[in-house]
Amino acid sequence: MLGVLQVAEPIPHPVVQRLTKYLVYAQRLNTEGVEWVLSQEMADALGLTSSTVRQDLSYLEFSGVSKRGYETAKLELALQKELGADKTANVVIVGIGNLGRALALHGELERRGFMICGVFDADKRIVGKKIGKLIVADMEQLSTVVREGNVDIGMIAVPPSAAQEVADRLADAGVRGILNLTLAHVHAAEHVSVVDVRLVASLQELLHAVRRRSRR
Amino acid sequence: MLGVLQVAEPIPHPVVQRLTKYLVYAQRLNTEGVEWVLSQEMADALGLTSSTVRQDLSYLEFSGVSKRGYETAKLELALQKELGADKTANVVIVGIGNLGRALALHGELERRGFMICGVFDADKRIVGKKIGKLIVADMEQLSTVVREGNVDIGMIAVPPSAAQEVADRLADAGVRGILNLTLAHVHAAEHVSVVDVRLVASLQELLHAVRRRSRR
DNA sequence: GAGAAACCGTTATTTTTTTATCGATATCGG
DNA sequence: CCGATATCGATAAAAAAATAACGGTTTCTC
Repeated sequence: MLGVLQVAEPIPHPVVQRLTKYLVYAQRLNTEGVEWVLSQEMADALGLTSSTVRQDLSYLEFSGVSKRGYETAKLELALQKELGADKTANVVIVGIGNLGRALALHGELERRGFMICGVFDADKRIVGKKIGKLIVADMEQLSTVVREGNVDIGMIAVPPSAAQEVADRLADAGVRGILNLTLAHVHAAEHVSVVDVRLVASLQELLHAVRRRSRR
Repeated sequence: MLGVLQVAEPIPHPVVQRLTKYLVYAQRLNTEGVEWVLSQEMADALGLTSSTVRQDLSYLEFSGVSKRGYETAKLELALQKELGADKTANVVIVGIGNLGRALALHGELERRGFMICGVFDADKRIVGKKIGKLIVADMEQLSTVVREGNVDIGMIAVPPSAAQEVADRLADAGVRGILNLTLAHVHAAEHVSVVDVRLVASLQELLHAVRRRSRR
């Protein structure tokens, strides 16, 4: 008997990026008490075409209805499920400088289901300090915390020169995803996903756009 | 006499994003004293193909040399010029919560040519406080500072619900670019560029990748 | 109810982006 | 100084993404 394994097709990366936008928007509509939304409305609100919206949402296990649009409550649920945002994810932060500290204290993370279960720094002078409810731990404790705390994701907020080393330690410790906040490029084994938060790079992009315009 | 105005073709967005990576890499090579680099080496270092690298760099007013590659010093210069990073850009930060404060104190910005000339908050209790060398100013002063300080870019680090209003005020004040650090979508007039720093969204993306993998 | 209109899901088309190919050219060894 | 070879730049091909088009279904109005 030949088992035909139905492998769900992976969602293209640009689509995933937009799904996060739809989620934010759907949540907003829900809190505002809006029950239905049209693909065209979402497109207008997010600067897209309705065609793109419909095609993106067709990846979800969920359907809109003709003439009424999408039910916001169910849309939110379907998006959360697809993005894995229906269960909280455990994360750690490495590097408690200005940026790391801000992330640890940034309420938006917990509000969106990211539970910070550890903050680490290599600098002994910082270890032991309190950041919100957490105490900055020594790098030695990283792998223990990751393992015992079932940590999925590590965030890197150290100076760029130390980024790769921290990435390696996070991967060794067993995280499955790395969020890189430095502007250094970081590589990891195939089974560890890396996403860059292009903080400075985005500013540079923006500057390029601005300068380009004034050139013409 | 028919003047043929040679309009420089705009560089595709994905290419611009990579140019920022090349710049960081070229700068690193330069500080390390490496004088030449091959397209293949850059590709390996940044997770790209050599073909992509060569095609991207062909947008610059600068050429590599067969058999030797690209001269790192000149490459850095050409990239800086193209990205507008050869002159410092003036920026302001609106919203001095954890994130805004971290940005104001994040040395990487000044190091990369972004001069922070003003920090603002709507909360009167925060106005007047010192952040590094700057003092948090009232929102009323925004347009004066933007105008007189020749500010190109405004960064939004307020709660999502206030993001659009701040964007409007920044645009009114005369900035040419907006860096949005909230997870709300923000729109602006055509002549104002908006770039999102997908902080929370990147985490969600990462979570999606991680959860997806464990599903199989 | 029947007809008109609106809107979704899907398929087709177009556009954009990435990757591969190949001739030209510069370098290096002999 | 000449041939072999490596690497670039440009062009061509392939892949991916965005947009448009269209059929079908649901809703709404009369």
